[in-house]
Amino acid sequence: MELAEARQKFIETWGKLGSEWGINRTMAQVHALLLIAPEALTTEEVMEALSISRGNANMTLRDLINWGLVEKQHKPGERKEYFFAEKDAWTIARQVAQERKKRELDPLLKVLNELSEVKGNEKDAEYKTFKTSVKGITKLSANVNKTLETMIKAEESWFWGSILKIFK
Amino acid sequence: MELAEARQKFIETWGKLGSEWGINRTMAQVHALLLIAPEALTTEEVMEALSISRGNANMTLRDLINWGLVEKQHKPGERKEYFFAEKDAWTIARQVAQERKKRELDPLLKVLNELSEVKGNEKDAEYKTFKTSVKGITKLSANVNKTLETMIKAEESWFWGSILKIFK
DNA sequence: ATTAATTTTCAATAATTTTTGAAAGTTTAA
DNA sequence: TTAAACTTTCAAAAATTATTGAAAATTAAT
Repeated sequence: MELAEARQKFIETWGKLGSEWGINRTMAQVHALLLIAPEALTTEEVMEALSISRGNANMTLRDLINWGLVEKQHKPGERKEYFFAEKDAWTIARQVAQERKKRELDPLLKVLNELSEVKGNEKDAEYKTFKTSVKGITKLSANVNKTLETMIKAEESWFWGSILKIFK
Repeated sequence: MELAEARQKFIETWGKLGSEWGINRTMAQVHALLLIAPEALTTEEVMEALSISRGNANMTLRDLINWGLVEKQHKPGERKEYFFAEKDAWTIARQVAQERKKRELDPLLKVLNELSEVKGNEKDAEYKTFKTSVKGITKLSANVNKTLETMIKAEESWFWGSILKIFK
């Protein structure tokens, strides 16, 4: 496969993967484009490469910055802003884990905690089933939470080394 | 909090979480409803409880069955079909992991493998960056893959016991 | 201060996804 | 069979989400 084709395929694949995980396709594609770009790109270049509008490029790049996956760069003597993606896969994974934990898991744990205090009658099947289900999900979530906390702090080699050693 | 309110909140929260993870909100809500239902429910009851149409309920329940999260039940002497959700959180997590691995990670690994064979010039910065990025993602994906394979086969207590022991 | 370059905003539009509901299909029992 | 009970399908409609593009805002050099 030629480089140009491979780059296209990578961008497309990353975009599809993103959309399957609740991330807007274009955002994932811009991320992919920057991931395989040796140098920081301008908004103009991103627009051009993916055939998207200025507004879309601007908002998408802003979102990627908010996710901690992309940084602005300024070249001396130049007015334009350049955008550059973190390239290390482990750093990306940790960043995504951290953001999704903050946005989704932490609020979920809070709700589950509230729900665990529901009042009711121990003889009531609905009440019992509710409590049992919530408790099971809470326990699982707590384990995921601890694992993510560890991951977010960890070195890649230590983290996978530890996990894969057990599983061998 | 009263049971009725707590049940509503649980359904709403599960629906929101689902939509953040690329799962249609209604599908997650139907799942939530069945998760906290002590008995299997009919299509009619699902429609009623969530105010959704028959067509929607039917398709959503079919999808949940395809995900391995819900089963059909038949009550003796009754014509209607009843739907019942697997209640164990670990079993649910494994089932979701298995399906998403099959639908998303396995195809991704296949593409990454193809992309690793891209032809090009070692002196070309675009080529080098591409190869490096793809290699990094491939390595991470392989580790996730092995972890999921282990998880899919594992007993809950062994899995978390092993992981959390390392991280303590 | 003025202007030209660049970035940001956001109402309007387009695209996509989800839902509806009625018709068609299927199953079971009389 | 017939018919009632129930399930499935799917084209059309509704709802949601993403994108555009031009105007407004900002920035920096003259």
